[in-house]
Amino acid sequence: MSSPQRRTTIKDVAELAGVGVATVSRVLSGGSASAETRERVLDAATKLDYRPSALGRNLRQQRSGGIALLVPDITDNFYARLADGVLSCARSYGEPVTIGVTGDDPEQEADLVGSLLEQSMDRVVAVPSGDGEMWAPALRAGLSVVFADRRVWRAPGQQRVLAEVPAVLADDRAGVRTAVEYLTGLGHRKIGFLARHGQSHRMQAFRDAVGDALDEELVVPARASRDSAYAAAAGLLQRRPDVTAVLTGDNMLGEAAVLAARELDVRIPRDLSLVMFDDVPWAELCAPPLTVVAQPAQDIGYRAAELVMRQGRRPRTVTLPTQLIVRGSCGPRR
Amino acid sequence: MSSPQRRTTIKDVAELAGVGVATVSRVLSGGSASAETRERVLDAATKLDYRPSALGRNLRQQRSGGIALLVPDITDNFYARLADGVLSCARSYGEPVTIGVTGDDPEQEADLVGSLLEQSMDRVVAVPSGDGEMWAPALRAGLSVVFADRRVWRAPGQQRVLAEVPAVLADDRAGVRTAVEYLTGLGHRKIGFLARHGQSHRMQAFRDAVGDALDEELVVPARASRDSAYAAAAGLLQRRPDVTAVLTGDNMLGEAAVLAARELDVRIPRDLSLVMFDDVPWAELCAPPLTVVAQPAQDIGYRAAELVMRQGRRPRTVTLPTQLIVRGSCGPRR
DNA sequence: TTGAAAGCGCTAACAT
DNA sequence: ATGTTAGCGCTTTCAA
Repeated sequence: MSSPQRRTTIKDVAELAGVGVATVSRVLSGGSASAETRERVLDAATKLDYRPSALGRNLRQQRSGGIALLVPDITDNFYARLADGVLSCARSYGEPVTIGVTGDDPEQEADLVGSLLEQSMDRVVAVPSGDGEMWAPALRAGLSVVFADRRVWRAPGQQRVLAEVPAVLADDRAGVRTAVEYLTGLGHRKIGFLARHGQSHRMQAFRDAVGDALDEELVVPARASRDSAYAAAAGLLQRRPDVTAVLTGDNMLGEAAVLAARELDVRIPRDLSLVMFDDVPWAELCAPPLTVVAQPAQDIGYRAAELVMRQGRRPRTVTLPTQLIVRGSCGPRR
Repeated sequence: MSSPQRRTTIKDVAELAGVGVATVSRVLSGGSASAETRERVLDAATKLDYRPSALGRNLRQQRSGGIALLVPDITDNFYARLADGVLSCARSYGEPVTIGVTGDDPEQEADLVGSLLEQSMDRVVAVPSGDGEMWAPALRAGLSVVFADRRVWRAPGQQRVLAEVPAVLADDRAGVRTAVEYLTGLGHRKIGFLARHGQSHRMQAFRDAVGDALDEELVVPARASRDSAYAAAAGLLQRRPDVTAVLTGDNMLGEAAVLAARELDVRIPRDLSLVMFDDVPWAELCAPPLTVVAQPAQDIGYRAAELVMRQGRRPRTVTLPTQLIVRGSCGPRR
């Protein structure tokens, strides 16, 4: 087994080209140089198969390149698509992406942000779980953050600094309203809503959409886990057999609703109409195929990454449209 | 807007503690120091909220910490779970994880590896797409690699160096055999197999399991995309209406098979029995619920990450068991 | 246009 | 046990 050979450095290139290291650096980063020098340097670099060390550059510039991405759960298809969008944008900039999963837990999120700081990463796309208490210091430490999918809860003292954070969001409000209107149009009056704690914005949109008819008991929150999703769904269905329609705030809650309904022998769409947020590939395979509010997950990620790269003057918040896709999981109230 | 304050460095800590920087470094990395000194340093570090800069350390040590992870497609639930396993192991070591998606394309994979080298990352968990031509040089460059889910195609000259690469795999061979035996037990004789180009090992296992009865036309390969999966499934079903059972090499091919069957009005399990590799959450929601060969995806990721961290003496290859989970997508031949 | 040199924050070799 | 110092590879003044 041969020992790994020493890395080629800028010094080697300078030597071979017969110029100073500064010149090599300039040429390679597109600075000015005479045509002849440029050619000599490029030649030498090619001949030695030189790849500049990110380590040296990073230390010098006091920042590591790359984008950090914080999501609650990478196995959730929605966040996976979002991540895919970030990756695809980052790739076009040639930037590596570091991923962290927060489990929707503010504490883990804080840890992760701490380690980003330790790495001197200064660009983050985050689906935030914590509140302003956590993000404000990070912002002050020079981190440039773009929120995706949701923004942070309003924290009393921090509004100003948090308002500065750009965000790329799906149009929750319109999505929820459309879904609720669709269901009421079918005659449904008792509509349940299953959502995560982190989806407070959707909950509020739901309350607003339902208006006077609101029954607070039908808005049920769940924690981030699959188990908690199932518990919430089964709980609602058992406690309130009078609900005739359910809207879920994400796909795992939708999955839970289907499972719980099956378990309790509640037939979809005969006994219960179901609309799920997020159009995952399996929605179509389900029996019956699920009616969904589609969100442009990959686009959200892409745009967020773009924003965090551009850093310059930019729009405060980007809202991307959702779309109701009617399949077979809803029927008239009976 | 206040300008981001200068980072606290080891020098600041040394000064406040009244010791040299080396002492600070030693104390913080668990070296020897008198109890009193240790306390003074720790105090100072706490007071200043000092976090050592990974940049400095990395440059000094000529390697950035962290684990790189290369997967074909992060939106595929299998790889997402695998990634989750890697992330979870990495977290226990406090190491960041950099993800790249290869799209199962050797060229993109080579690019990605190049950029890892540029970052001086030296630990990679990879689901390889390219062949030995690509990995051998990386290995020689000092990268320590662990393959997950599959290993690299045998490349003529490279066998020795590639044989050194540890791998964590699901027991494909047993999984395929069990599935095939289950289907033949139900009376099926014409069994189709849908697999990716990258899943050649499973194809071979399938050929071996079927034995004499093998009809090469029933083994159909697909490229990495969803479209290609669908085309392969629909193609097989149309070309060979005599197949009574299909095994798919991954979940996207399973999805494609369900969709294609529905489109062609082939009923599952009445007209066609289906077994899918990989137990994704939606397999149970499908109508009928899908019989699957479950793989410990998250475990594969976790173990691979562990191997790449431990670097020491290690087993060559870890094979993890699969499990046939019988649900409702298979029936007797009719 | 080009080169020399400083210095980013850290660790390890060496000296005390 | 602790301090001093060199140096990792790069970019960026500054001077020529």
